[in-house]
Amino acid sequence: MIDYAKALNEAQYAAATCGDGPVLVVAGAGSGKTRTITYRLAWLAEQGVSPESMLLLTFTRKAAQEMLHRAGLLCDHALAGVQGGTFHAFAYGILRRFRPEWLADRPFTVMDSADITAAVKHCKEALGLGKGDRAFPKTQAIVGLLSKARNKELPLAEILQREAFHLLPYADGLTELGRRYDAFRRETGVMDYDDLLFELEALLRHDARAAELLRARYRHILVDEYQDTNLVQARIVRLLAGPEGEAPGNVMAVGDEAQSIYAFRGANVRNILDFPRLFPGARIIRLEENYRSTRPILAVANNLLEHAAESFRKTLFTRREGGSPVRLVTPLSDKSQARLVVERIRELLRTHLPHEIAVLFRAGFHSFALEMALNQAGIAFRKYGGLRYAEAAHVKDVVAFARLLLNPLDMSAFERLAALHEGIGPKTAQKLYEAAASGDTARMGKAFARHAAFRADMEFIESLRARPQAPALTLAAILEQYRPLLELHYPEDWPRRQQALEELLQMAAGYTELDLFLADLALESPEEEEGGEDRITLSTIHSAKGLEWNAVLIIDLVEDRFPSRHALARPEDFEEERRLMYVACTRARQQLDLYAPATLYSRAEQGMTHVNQSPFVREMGPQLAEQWLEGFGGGLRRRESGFGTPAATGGHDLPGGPATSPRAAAGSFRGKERGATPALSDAEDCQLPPEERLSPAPAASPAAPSATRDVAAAPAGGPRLPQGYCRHRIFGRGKVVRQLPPDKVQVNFPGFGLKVILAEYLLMEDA
DNA sequence: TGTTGCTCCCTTTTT
DNA sequence: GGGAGCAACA
Repeated sequence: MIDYAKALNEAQYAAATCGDGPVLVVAGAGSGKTRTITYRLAWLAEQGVSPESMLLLTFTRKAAQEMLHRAGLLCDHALAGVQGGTFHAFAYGILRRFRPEWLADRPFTVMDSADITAAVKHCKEALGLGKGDRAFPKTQAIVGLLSKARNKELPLAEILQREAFHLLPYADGLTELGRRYDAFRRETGVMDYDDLLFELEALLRHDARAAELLRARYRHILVDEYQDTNLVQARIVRLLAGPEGEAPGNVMAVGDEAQSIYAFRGANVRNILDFPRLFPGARIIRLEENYRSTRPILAVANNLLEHAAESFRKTLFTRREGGSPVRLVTPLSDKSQARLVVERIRELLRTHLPHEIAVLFRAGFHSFALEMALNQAGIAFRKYGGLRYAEAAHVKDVVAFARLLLNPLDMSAFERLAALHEGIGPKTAQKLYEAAASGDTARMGKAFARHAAFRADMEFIESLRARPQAPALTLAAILEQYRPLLELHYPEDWPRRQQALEELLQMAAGYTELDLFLADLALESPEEEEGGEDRITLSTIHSAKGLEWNAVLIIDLVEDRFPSRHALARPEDFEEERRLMYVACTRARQQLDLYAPATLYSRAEQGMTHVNQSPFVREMGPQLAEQWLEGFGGGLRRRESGFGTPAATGGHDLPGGPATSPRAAAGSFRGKERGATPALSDAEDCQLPPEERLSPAPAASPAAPSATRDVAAAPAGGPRLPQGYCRHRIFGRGKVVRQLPPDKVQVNFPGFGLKVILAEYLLMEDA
C-alpha cells in the first residue's frame, strides 16, 4: 500500500484521492502536477478501478506514457490498458471503429499539414480564386485562417475582421473556398486534424449506441493541460462524461491558465474558467507550491507574470533556499551566440548529464546556427518542433505509396507520386487522377500510355494491396520500389535520406495495422528510441510544454523573434508570448540562462542587423539576473549590476553619444593585434572596390577566425585608434549592411549614409 | 499547353 | 528549404 498522505502535500493528496464527480485541478508550473496524476492513477487502480476504464488525455503520447510508467512503478499493477494520448489520436482510434456515415465503406486517411496545403491549393485553383491577384492570400495563410475559424467556431469573416482586416474584401471568396475544401475531403475520403475532433463530437451526439458504449467503457477521464483545449475538445470531454443535462461522471481536468500557449489554434482559456459551469458540482483544487525551480528562477518567472496585462494573481513560491543566479548573456551576434551556447553546454556537461540540458527557442528555424555549431563540436542533440521527421520530402514520398495503397482516392498522395516521374507536372497528374478515380479502365489505359514508369508504380501498389502483410514488410517493399526515384531526385544526399527511411521500418515494427501506423505518424510522430539519454535537447517552447530540465538555455531573446513579430499587432497575442516565456523559464530546475544577441544575420539587409533585446528581458530588473557581455576576443565578462541596463538605454545603439566610461574603456580592444590596417577615412562615404563587394561575407574567413568579429564592439572613448583611423562621432542607430573581410563592416546610418568602419568600432554598450 | 528551371522571398507556434 | 511567380523550352 502506498502512503499517499506522506508522499503528497495536502492539495496533491486531495486531488489524488478524491472520490467521484468532476474535479478541476489548477496546478501552477512545477507544482507536482504529473506526480499528482501519477498517484491518482495508482490510487484509482488500488480502489479496484480497472485500467481499461481510465482514459488519460494529454498533450503528447510521451506525456501519457511517462505518467503511466510512473504510476505503474508505484502501484505494482501493470496499468496496461489505460488509453492515453492526444485528443486527435484518441479520436482517430474511435473513428476507426465507429465510422462516420458519409464514409460509407470507403477507407479514410488522415491528412498532415502538407496534404492540407495541397488540398486547399487544389480547391483554390479549381475555383479560379486569386489568379493574377498578388494581394490574394497565400495558400498557407488561407489554411491557417480556415482552421482558425473552425477551431474558434466563428465565421471566417469574423476571423478576418479580428486578425486580417486587409483580407476582408476576400471574405466571400475565402468562405466559398472553405466550403469547397470541406466537400473535397468528403469526396476523397480524407480527414484533417479538425475533422477528427468534430466527427468524434458528432458521433457522441448522434450515435446513441456508440456514445453509451464509450461512456460505459471510460469511467474515469483525466485531461492534462486543460488550458490548451479548445471548445470542441471541452465538449468531447463533457459528452464522454455523460449525456448533456445529466450529472457528469468522473472527470479530472488539470491545467494552469498562466501556461495557456495555444490560443492561436483555438485553445480557449475560458474552458478552465467555465469548467464549473460545464461540469456542475465540480470541485476545485489548487496546487501552488513549486517543487521544481530554485528561487532565482522563480523570481524571473514571477516577474513575467507581474508585468502581464491581465494579472493572474499567481505567485509561485518554493521552500527551497539558494540556487545559482539566472544569467543574462549578450553575445555579439547570433553566430557567436551559437558558439557561446556550445561552450556553455560543454561547461554544464561537466556537472549534468546530456538529457538534463535543454536549449529552447521560439521558432524551429532559430536553432539552425546552433545545430551546425553543435554538429561541429560533436555534441549530440535531439530536436523537437519545427520540421518533423514525417514532413521530410522523402518520408512523405514513401508514405504516399502507403496511403494510396489504403485509399486509392487519396488525391494528394496520388499527385505526389505522379509528379515524381519525369514529364508529369501538376496538370498531367490531375488528369491521371481523374482517369484513375473514374474507374474507367479504357480511359485509364489511354491516360497512362505515355507514363509507363508511373503506371508500374501503380501496379506495384495494387499488387501490395492484393496481399496484405505486416506494415513493416509493406514499407520495406515500398522502399525498394522507391529507391530509383530517391536517387533520381536527391542525387547529392540520397544515402542520408535512405538511412532516414530505414528508420521508418524500425518505427513500423511494432504495428499490425498500416493505417494505424500512418495515422500515428501524422498525429504524434513516434519517438526514435535509442540514444535518448546521451543527447541534449533542442526544442521549440511549444514542444517543451510539460517537460523540465536541470539547465535550460533560452536563445534569441530579441525583438521580432521572441516575441514573434507576428504577435505585436494585437495585445492578446503579445500576452500569449509572455505566457510562452513564462512556460520556457519554468522548465528549468537549477540553472536558467537567457541569451539576447546584439545583432542578427539578416538576408534582407545583407549583413548583420542590430536588434533590441526582447521586452521580456528588458523589463527584468538588473537584480534578477547576472549580466554577461561578450567581449571582442570572444570571452564573456561580467557587467556589474547597477550599471545602466539595456532597459534603461533602450537597447544597444550603434556609435553615437558621449564618450564612454573608463571601465568600458578598459575593455579588450584588440584591433591592433591584427597588424596594419589601411588608412580609411570614416568621414566620407566609401566607394567599395568591386572585389570587396562580396556580400554577405562569411564570418569565418582565415583572417577573422572568431565569429565574434562579425560585429565586434569597442568603447568609443577609450582605446587608441590604430594608425590611420580618425574618430568620427555619429549619433543615432546604424544598420550593418555588409561585412568586409577581414575586419571592416559597412554601416548605414540614416542621415549619414554608408560608412565603412572597423568592425570593432560598433559600439555595443554605453551608447 | 504544360514542364522545367530560375529567382526572390519568407520562415511562428501544433494536431 | 520550399512556395510562388516568371521565362524559356518541348
